[in-house]
Amino acid sequence: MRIQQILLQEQAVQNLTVRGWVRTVRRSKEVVFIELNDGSCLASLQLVATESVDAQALAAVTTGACIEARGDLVASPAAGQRWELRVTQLEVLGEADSSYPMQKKRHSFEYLRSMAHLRPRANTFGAVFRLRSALSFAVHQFFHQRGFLYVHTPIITASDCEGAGELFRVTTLDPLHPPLKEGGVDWGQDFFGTRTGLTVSGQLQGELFATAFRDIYTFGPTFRAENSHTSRHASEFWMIEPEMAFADLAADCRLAEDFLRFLVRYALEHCGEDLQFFNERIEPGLLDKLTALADARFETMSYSEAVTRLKSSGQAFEFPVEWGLDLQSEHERYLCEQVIGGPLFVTDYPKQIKAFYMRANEDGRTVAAMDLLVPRVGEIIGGSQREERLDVLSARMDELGMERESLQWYLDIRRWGSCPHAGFGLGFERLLMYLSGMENIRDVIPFPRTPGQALF
RNA sequence: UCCCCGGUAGCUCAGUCGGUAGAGCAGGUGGCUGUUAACCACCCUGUCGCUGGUUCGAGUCCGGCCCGGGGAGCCA
Repeated sequence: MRIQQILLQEQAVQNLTVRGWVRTVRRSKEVVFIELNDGSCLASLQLVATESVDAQALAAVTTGACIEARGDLVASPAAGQRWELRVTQLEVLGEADSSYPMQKKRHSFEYLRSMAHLRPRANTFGAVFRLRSALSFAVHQFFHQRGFLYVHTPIITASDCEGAGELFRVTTLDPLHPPLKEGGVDWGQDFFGTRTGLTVSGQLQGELFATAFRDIYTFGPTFRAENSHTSRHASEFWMIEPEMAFADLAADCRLAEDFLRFLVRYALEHCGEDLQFFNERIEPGLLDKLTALADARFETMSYSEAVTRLKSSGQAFEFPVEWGLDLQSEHERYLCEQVIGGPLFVTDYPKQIKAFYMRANEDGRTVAAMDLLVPRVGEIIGGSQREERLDVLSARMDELGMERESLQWYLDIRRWGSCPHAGFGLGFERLLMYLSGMENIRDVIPFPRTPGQALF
């Protein structure tokens, strides 16, 4: 039986078998206490062993060891736990000597990061990865309930003009002697007959499916070869990208808001023990923050209004605030942390600082874009209404000097049966950071990939 | 890529004015009738990131390099 189930028992149970990993052992003269965890929940089960248990096996029970124990579950006579297992039979399945690097004490996240193969056995990471698993399920549940089609967009892509960062190259050419043509590499001889890389977004393909199934979403790995050294960027991360036909920017914002609220409520309902842990050890006040978020309505502010508010704030910023310039991190933080004190949609940005596919507004100088900013994490969602008018989109691509050839399929959607549509991208790890209070993206993804780091 | 901070025992860290390295935890041994960050006593632990320089003498000062973290940019 898993420990989570055992701890929920209403009455004593005879002859139970448990298996798991030893967190800590306390030995006194005649009694040995073992804290056993099997990852099913944060709490450990206390095993009590007396002289009747095989002394040799008992001696091999150390922090980190894997054991199987059989015994009776009885009410614990001491404070601290409701149940404990009186051990009658004990077998050590996998010993752990004193070189086991995780001790029964607090370790720095930095240290634990260097042993990503063992850190899932630590309390914090147990909680993080249970939350990650639960929230993955919740993502699918949310969209499934609303009739969204789940689409697997390609990992390998030939379109490198999505404007969303550097691509990792995918090639089978000999790096020392690539075929050359006109002074450069002849990508025509590569595996796919063209230059390819790992996807930086499934959005463009998502749009194609939205024009057949109305509402769709993707949820998969995304890759950016940016040389970013921050606590919020990883080279490989998971992104959720819904796309809705017949939706405008307002509908897009509503979906984002409903989605985030659903996920927060799901976490509060299903991950209570782990959130309680985060609240106590990681971010004091986390539960109040999430509870408030589950009920609050999100604020919306246009970019133009944001600029006005920033300029009249009297706040000294390092970077200038001027209409037409992109908002800096310090500005975004000020807006959602100081001005609003919660999640904030900023909408309708100047077209020159946003991607080519965003829908031009009537004013001729802004596009129907939105960013959702949250305290501490910053931008957690970025989305827009897409330009569905073939002539407008083509003109915009020409204006930016983009080649239409490689994106012909993207334009075809506008040529035949075009429709208004909108969508957004949500960084799954950033969501987890916000829900757990964890401050480094490397600590909410099982085996983080960052510049110079691809271990495990 | 740029800016800032750091690297000392297995871990977390202290190390003053340059004088040859230390505390807690972990580990080991013993003790303790039920512990739960167990407790008490004793014991063990070092390429002070690497490299060159200054100096009678460098963990400490200077140069270079490596690694890690934070921030900026880019963005999710």
